[in-house]
Amino acid sequence: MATAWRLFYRDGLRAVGIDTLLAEAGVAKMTLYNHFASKEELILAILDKRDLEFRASLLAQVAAAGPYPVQRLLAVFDWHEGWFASEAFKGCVFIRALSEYPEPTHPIHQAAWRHKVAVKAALTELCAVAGARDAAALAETLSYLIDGAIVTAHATQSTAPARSARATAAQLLKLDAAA
Amino acid sequence: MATAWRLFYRDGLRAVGIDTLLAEAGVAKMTLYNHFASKEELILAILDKRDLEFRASLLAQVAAAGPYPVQRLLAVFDWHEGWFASEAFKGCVFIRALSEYPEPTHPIHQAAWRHKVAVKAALTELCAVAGARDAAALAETLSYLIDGAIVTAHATQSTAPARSARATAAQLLKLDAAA
DNA sequence: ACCCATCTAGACAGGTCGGTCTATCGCTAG
DNA sequence: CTAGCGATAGACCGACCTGTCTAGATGGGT
Repeated sequence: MATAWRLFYRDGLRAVGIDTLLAEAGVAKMTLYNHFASKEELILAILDKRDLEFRASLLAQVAAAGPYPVQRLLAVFDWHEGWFASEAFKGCVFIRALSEYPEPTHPIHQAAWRHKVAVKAALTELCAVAGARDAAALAETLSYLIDGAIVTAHATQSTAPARSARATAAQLLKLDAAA
Repeated sequence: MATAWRLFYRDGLRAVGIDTLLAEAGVAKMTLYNHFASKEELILAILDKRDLEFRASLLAQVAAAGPYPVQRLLAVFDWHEGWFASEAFKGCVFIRALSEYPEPTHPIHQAAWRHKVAVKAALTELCAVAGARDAAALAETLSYLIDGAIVTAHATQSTAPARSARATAAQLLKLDAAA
């Protein structure tokens, strides 16, 4: 449900109540509970949907960046810059889910982490194609840069962190290529 | 209040109710509300206290790292490795506060961000002493690495991200020194 | 025309939320 | 001794929480 995504993303997963959500969406309570057993399952479904859309959008921009592996990697940061610039940007819902459900065994925490792992896997692939000596380690570093930039962009409502992280990524790629 | 910190950090700021907290601490409700006007003010006080302790502990380890600026900077990452290894590690309460109160104008969001800014300022100082060409930019990058490593360490309950981020930081410092 | 699945609205339950209030207790300073 | 301050326990408030349930409206397929 688009409304659920909007409210959860805007206000937080725990902060939004079922009633609020249903009123905003104009949907009856039973309709919701016929589709999802609980609020938790709704959240899991929303996260899953968002994960797919997120990665599809990101990979589309990567694909549009041309054939050069380094440019494709840097396109990841350009994509984030565009995201940070979007009007309703409120950080990464997965980082926020990890924060709101801090217990690592919680299903929502784990689902959010699966997204981060999936993104990291895509980065690893890109790094490998770019000929990195240790693609997994480089992807790990790049994902730190990205997550840090997301948090900073959220708190400052600025797109600058994307360029900052991109510049560092470019340095690291060059350094790796030189070795 | 030590109990407040423990519960807030373990379960989340929104997840812990006042009643739960008071029962755990063995304190009467009126006592709490004589000291703090609201739960929000209690949270702000807790965050402020944690900010001071956090930075004091970090800077103590930096001071113990000896006189060489690069070693002092890398000590920041060693300090994080020790933190990640602590039994009750559940990520960074400030990142989590930014997530739980996603609206950038919210007092708690802003208080959490002030902590990140303060840490970044300390990093900038260390970078400047280390002779970085652009200390602010380098500190920005290092803080991305740190925040990303914290999120990953939280979700995976591992100390490895500290070493991973440290290695990247060492590369970047070397790169800067070579230029 | 009818059936049945699916929607709606809304009452209801039992519990928790943050916050206020009263009344009593214990300590300590004068 | 006593006055007063700060703590206590705990009732209480209205609002909200997730989740269940009933009862009626809607609409498409046969």
